[in-house]
Amino acid sequence: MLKYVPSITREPIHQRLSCLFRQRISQGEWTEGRALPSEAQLCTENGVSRGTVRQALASLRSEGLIAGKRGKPPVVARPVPSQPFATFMSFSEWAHSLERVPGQRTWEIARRTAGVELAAKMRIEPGAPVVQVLRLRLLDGTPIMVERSNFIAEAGDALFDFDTDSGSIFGHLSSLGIELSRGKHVIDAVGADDTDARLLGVPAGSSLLRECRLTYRAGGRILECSDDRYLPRLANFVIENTRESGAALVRVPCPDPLCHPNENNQRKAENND
Amino acid sequence: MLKYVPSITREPIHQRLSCLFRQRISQGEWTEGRALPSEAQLCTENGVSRGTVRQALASLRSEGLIAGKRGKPPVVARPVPSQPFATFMSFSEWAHSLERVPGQRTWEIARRTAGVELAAKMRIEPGAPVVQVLRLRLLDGTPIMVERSNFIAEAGDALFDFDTDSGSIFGHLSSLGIELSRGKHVIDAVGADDTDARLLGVPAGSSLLRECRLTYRAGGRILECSDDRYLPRLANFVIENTRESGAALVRVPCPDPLCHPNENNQRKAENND
DNA sequence: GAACGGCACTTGTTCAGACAAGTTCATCAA
DNA sequence: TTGATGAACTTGTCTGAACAAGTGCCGTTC
Repeated sequence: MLKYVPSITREPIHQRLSCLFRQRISQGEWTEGRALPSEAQLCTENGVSRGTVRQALASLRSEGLIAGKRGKPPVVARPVPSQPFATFMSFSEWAHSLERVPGQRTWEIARRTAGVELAAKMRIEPGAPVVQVLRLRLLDGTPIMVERSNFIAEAGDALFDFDTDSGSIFGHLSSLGIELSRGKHVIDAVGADDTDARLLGVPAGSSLLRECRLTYRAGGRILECSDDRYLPRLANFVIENTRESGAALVRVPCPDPLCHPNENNQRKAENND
Repeated sequence: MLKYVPSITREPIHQRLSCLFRQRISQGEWTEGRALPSEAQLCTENGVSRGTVRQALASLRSEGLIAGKRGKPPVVARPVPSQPFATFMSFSEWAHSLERVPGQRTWEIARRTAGVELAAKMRIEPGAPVVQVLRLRLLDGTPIMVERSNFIAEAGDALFDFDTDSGSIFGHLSSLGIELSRGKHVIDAVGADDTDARLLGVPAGSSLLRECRLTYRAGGRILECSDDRYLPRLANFVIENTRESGAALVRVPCPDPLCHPNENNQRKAENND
């Protein structure tokens, strides 16, 4: 009867079970490539019916944690590379997760007004105030990326009280109660302009890997629009997909996918929560 | 009894059902935001038990196609950008899914021997035979990408009997019983070399968006290693992530992530199929 | 007209059983 | 030694039933 899982919670059994199984995998009790106990065994072990065990296993299966065929007990799958939210959104968090040292040199921080193009991307009025930050980012002291961020005024104002050379802007905003909820990233290539070239120490026109990012706060409003340009020899993006699990990365033809063609639909869907 | 789905196939009922439901959504019969018919209705309509209908719906739910709470019929969800396996792996499939016309001009197809670097990537012996294909890819007649593929001999040999200008290589291989199971994609930027420049009609040194791909067949052996270079104005890659669901895309520092650092573990896991 | 309660309906959870289909392994025969 | 056979095991599929829990609506009551 679910010996190891407290029954105080009102969570359904299959959820507690899948949580328990996930733990066993992450803690190495069930190791990669090894077969799981049979369904019958899990039933008696936890005092539940087979349907419930199967429901829990289905959850793990849909996450790609286990795999198997009929007739054989399922095995713990090769972990699919995936990056937690904070690590993917923040350069500093990313570096820390790699046990490497992030660095930054702020080149410019300025109040500006949004041009037509930027305003459309950020869904604000053209001419609305924004705060632009231009920073060079380093990994273990080596220049690796030029970051051009545009913050809405509310968040940007807080940056003038903050030493942008000292660390993560998102970390600072979080400490002020401004939380991120989701991001949209468009990856393409671009030639280095004069600024990129000077900061990164490469010839103008060199190929750079660009990530254009829209960062949303909780509630759906856009917090920041960024243009990050990486030296391609020093960083890139990796995705894996399988026949079972489609890619969460999408290859799209242009025009610019950061624009918002179906704004009405999105509004409607977001209000439906 | 599944009136609309041919019962000739040996697919299980719940799979045919979920396929049917997916169709109804993609064809607009069940539109975004609208409620689905109740489970009971779907049961009588298709002559199956509720468990089977729920199994089919669970499949859609895990794909994010529908969402709902207890007590209310599930509704068709806002489509999350995600790409099915075939669409992400194959240029031709991708173009078709966009209702655009794929095209290709084969520039070269040749038997070669694998150099040390390529052999390491493809996990074959240096000097082993491979078949190299150089193709220009077009979307609606416009050049958009240069594709350099290296196939293992077993698959590559089949390409000499195939008009590589006529369409999808993966489609051809599939018809020969060679099935893909997963892919690994590394995205970075690179300057156009003389060949890229000539085929794409841009100056040498222009920035191109590069996708290096490893394609695995069922069983875990590597089928193909490819270097695709896109014109960045015409195509790019998009990913969305939220606090709840981490990104399946990973930003990594170099060196080359296509190499196989933990080969022993992977070998073991793959042989277990 | 507004608030309330109850009914019908919905999905979520859990169980028990049956059969199909694939895997493993011991046994037996050639 | 080798190969075939079959039993025992596994997971996959499907059914039917029951109850819990949430939603929406209608009629009653204040």
